[in-house]
Amino acid sequence: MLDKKYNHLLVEEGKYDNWLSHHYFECGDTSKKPYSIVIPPPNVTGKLHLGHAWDTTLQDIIIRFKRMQGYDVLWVPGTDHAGIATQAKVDAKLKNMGINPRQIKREEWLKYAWSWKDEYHDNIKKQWAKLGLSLDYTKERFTLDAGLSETVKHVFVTLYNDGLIYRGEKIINWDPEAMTALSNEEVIYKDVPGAFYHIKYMLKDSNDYLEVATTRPETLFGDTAVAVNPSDERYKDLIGKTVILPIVNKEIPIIGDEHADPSFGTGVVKITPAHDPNDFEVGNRHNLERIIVINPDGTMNEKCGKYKDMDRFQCREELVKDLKDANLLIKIENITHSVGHSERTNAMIEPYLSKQWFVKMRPLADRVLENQKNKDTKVNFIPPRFEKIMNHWMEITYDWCISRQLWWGHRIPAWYKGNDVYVGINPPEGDGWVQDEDVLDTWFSSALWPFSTLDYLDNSPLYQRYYPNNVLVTGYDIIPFWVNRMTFQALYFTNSRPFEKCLIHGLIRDKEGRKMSKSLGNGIDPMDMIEKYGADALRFYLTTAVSNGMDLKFDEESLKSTWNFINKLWNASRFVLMNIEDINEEPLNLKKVDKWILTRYNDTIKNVTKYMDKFELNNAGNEIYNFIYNDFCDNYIEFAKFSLEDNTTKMTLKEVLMGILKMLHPFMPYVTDEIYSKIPNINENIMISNYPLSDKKNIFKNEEQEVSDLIEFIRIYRKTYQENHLDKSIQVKFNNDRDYELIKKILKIQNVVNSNLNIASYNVSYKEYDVTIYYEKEQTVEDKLQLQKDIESLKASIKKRQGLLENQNFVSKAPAELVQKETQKLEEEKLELKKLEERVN
RNA sequence: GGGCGAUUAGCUCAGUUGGUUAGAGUGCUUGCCUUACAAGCAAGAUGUCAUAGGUUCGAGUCCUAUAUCGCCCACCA
Repeated sequence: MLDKKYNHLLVEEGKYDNWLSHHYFECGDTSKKPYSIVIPPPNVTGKLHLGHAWDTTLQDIIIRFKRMQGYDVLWVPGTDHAGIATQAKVDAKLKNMGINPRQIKREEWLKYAWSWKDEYHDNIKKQWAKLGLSLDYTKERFTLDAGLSETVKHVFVTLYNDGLIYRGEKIINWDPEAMTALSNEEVIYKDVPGAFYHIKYMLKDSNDYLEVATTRPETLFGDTAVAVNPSDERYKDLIGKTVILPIVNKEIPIIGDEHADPSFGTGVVKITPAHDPNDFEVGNRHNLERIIVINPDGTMNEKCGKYKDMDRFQCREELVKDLKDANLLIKIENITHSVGHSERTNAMIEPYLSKQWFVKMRPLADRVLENQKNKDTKVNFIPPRFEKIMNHWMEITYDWCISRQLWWGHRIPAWYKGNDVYVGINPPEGDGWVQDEDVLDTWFSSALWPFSTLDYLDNSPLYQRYYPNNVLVTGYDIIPFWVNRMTFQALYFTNSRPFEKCLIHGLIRDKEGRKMSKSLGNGIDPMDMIEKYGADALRFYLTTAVSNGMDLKFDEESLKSTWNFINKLWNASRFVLMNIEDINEEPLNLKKVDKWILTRYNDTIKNVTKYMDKFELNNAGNEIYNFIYNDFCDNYIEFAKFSLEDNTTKMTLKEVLMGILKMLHPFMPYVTDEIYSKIPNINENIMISNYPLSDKKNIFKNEEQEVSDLIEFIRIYRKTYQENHLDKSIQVKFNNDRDYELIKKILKIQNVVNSNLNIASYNVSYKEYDVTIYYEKEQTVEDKLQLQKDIESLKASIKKRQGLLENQNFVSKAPAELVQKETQKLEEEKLELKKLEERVN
């Protein structure tokens, strides 16, 4: 027997280990149809947050649903080495230990990193278990695993041989703190206060000057020209002349280039090809020298004279002071401009000329765009609007910088000897070859995740059976980083989309709608919520709170009320279990209330399944919720209390409860397992039971209507009873020979009379149910007001409906069925009005 | 500058191919310890569906503008 109160701690304890020990999570039954999902691998940098809990619960619900539907499901767990993020954490830890991370050998550093990985990976696994995720751990992967690393190498080498990976010297995003290159996606632009420094660039042999406005005066050491627009009347005659670079006192040319916008600033641009992507292009067009003036750590280099070794910001300050002293500074104009920051370290990005490896994106992106036009092979986003994000990215994308100056990651399979470059899976023969020190962008390996995890290289049975994945679940913020890249890599290497569907959810925010972040201190640990309310409550809340693709404002009160719902389920189950101990498996003799609940139940199965198929888990969850509360608890159980000795009642209670538990199981695996296991004569575990199917034989539309009317009648009766402050002394007359037995019991009617009484009365009727309540009390003023109000609203409704039906357009154009329904409603309302008006007199 | 989303009850959110009294949770009011559950039950009140036009017999839903909030992308010498 169940305890009186639901206790999530007791219910959830030990269940996960039990599931594991029975190998329920493992795939491989080839008699069934396969269904696969790979988990978005969390970073091994820390704890899982609420967003992970949401994302993984969605997947677990789909997986459990499909498993119960009879699929051979595979949900691949795994973690991501998260190059720059993890390296930053490991470095910080080493610094804490008094070790300078750059002073130790790479091999030694990697030992620390791997032990970090082990520790955090264990944490993550514990959290997955707490959440109840049915992951197949026999297939677990890590992005730096040997197998995955081989795939990474294969992909790199293949793309290189196909001319889609190249090494080149370009302006890249440089993070001076992590001291590595970054891709465009890893740069976050923020509006920050800054200034336009207006500087005099003196014309050679003249007292005249060009006014150059720049936000980054410290880069002037790298200036190799100033540019004006060739069509700019103010300056076009100066093209070809020279100016003196301030402070440096070097001559540089004035060039004409379209890049200079006459309407922006002063119309004169200093050109620093090594420190600005646009200037780099200008430099290429005019064959300008590229002078790097900043060190990788953000300090000024030897090209900067006395400013050498100063930090770039300090240099700016000093330089501006000196320009002012030299009377070369015209003015400082304060502005707000957007400046790139490193996603990980938040350091201001330095556009930096550097030799890096790139993926040539155009051909790969075009293939995605082409494929998305084919409805049979495209990636189907849910909701569909997110496809636009991918397509837009594919249209504007440019070459992807994939080399990172880090230690934690896949080493680039390239070797150098003098000017020779060798790219291959294995090191080249012969002496003197030195491997590239750099590693690949984390997302390079993540992009292969849907197939690298399935042993793609070996064309393994796993790969053949479970690829492509059926669905990928992730947040919309990850589409550019990950979904897009998985898609082009999959198309190129597997000749297939990586997954048929891509279910997109939003971000979790706090109650005020702000992003959860460490700096705001508004983060919530899912483990704390599980401790307080249970994983089941957390899972149900997260997956039913909002519709797909929308952000979720986390509200602990709502989570608490989900706990209440589970407690309700618990108690309803308790009631059923108390009454079915002596159940007999005999043929059924269905009463009309049994037929009613079975009809509602089968409709619910149909609707829930429909929503589950569409991944509208919020609608599915709410559908079950409403069925449990409104139909099962509030009505059927109340009806059943009067026929508990009837074996058919027991059978119906049992069947419906089992179905409820099964439908809820994907959402709340623990409590449904607990209750299901207490049902007599059940030996299977709920997670491998069959998902309920809607059965036409159990749909009784007439009885459903009849009992629905009865329920409505009961409500109206209670309303009359309560609003008129009636008490048990009332006498009730049933005005026709319908079956009032159940009504009598439910409404606890004690005194029944057979003929009219000559005292005050109310008439209560709905459809064919019609009773008169006699009472010995005067109507109060409030009672009369209420009656008058009801009459007025009914009159308004009748008037509106009459108008509608008199409208010839409506009658002729609307479906006949609808017109008939309206006509019928009008008749009912008129009848009701008559009754109410009788009460007034 | 380009795009996306949101705007519905005090709050948090649903709302299907347009169908006529717009739903849920929570909160609020009133009455109940009715032996599954007071963490509960019963009944109730609360909406110009952001604004303005349009299409339609009929619009929360479709179209066109506008406003406010949020996000993404691009540019920013």
